[in-house]
Amino acid sequence: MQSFTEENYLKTIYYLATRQEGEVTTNALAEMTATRAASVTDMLRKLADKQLIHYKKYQGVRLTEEGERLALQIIRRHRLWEVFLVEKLGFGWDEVHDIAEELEHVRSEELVTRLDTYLGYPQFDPHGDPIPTPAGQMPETGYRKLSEAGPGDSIRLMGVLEHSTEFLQHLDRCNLTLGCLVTIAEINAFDKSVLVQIESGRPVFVSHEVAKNLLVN
Amino acid sequence: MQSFTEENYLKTIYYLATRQEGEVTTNALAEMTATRAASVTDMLRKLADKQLIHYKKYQGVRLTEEGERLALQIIRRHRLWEVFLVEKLGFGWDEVHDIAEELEHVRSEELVTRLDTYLGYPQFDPHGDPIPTPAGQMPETGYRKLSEAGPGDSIRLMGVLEHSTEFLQHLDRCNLTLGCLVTIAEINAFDKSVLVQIESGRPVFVSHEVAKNLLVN
DNA sequence: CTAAAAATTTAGACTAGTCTAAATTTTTAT
DNA sequence: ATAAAAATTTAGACTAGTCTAAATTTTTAG
Ligand SMILES: [Mn+2]
Ligand SMILES: [Mn+2]
Ligand SMILES: [Mn+2]
Ligand SMILES: [Mn+2]
Repeated sequence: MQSFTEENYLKTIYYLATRQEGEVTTNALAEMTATRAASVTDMLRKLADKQLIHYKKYQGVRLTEEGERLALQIIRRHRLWEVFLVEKLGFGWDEVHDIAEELEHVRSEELVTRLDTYLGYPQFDPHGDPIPTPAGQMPETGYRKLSEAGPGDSIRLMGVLEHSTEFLQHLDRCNLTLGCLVTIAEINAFDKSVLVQIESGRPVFVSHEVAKNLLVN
Repeated sequence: MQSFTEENYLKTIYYLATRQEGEVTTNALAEMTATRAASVTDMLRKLADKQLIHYKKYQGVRLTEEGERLALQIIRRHRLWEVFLVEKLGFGWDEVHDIAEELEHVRSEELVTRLDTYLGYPQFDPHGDPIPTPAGQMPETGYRKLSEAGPGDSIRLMGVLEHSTEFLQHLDRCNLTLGCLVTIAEINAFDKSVLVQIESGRPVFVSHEVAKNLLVN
């Protein structure tokens, strides 16, 4: 049985491992968890003792199979709760992350199972992130970034890489909702900003910075 | 902002205060929270510092107005989540208490408000306990115990005083569900056990011990 | 290859919450 | 009214998780 803190470290290690090659570093973890490197080192020794990570001093860290299973379980709970908050309680997709951060730690297998059933076995959370299976597999999506699409491409907005309230509210103001079909009208040669034509809507300017955080198929 | 632990102490103090006259004692708290008296004393000093309880050494303890407000807020969350678990997720009334013990600590005003709306502003939880108002008032019910009813009385089962899984499952087996109408057929003079006639059902024997834990109107 | 910089770990300390054992206060029973 | 019993508090210690400052190891650059 893990503490909240241990669960958060596992989740963070998983997250960082998917974003870069090789081992996850102490400093990266310290930054993500808003603690100091010394605190991270202490926790890494504990997680290694529990066989949840592979850890050699100064060499960074990697989840064990069991560690990854637990991390995915926590991510599954987080994303299911986000679906609940948006679909059932009517929260905006920009409001649910912090609440899900708390709900994800409620420990009851039965609760997660019933919640999943109640929600109709959703495949994706409100931000387009895939929901890990009960068995602990993270579904592959094969999405690419909007910034990698070319002029004339007709694509569907499937997810976001950035989850901050500000970013999500910005998308709301641009009428860029998940699932909407857009066509790349033009890519500015100078700043790489993208002019997209939203299906049945007005054209919208998307900065390169924003385009890099939009996932499409 | 209170920790989980502080919230649990406040809730326990409230609970004990409603069950007996006068101040709540250190030992009673130690027993309820499954800790030792010394630990309780430490916490009482902390809660007193935060002005959540009135506390004089050796004299027991009483919630301040602010302390009671917080306690009722936590009880409100607990009971709303229990309603959710039973009504929406299909849990049995004997399975929800422990999960609600965790959910009650998720801190978000907005979440509670929306949950309340989503559930249709329920007045009672699955055990017949009244749900405190958003403003922090505990509704009066005026129920009495089944053990206090007389022969011939026609009454409705409105709540339970005992919340253990065993007790609730026992009631399930006797077909004693909340809201059901029963008539007292006979009270045994020797052991005070009660023979009740359930509306549209077979008569059921209820021991005095059980009758003392059933609330009726 | 080596010296400086960066990253990481160790040492020692602090808080919240808990414990046991000992001391103190209150209650109870002669 | 007092002595014993019960309740409560204090003293001192422990764990989880955190911190700062110092020491160590690894990486980078010349
Ligand atoms: Mn999230
Ligand atoms: Mn999400
Ligand atoms: Mn309960
Ligand atoms: Mn209840």
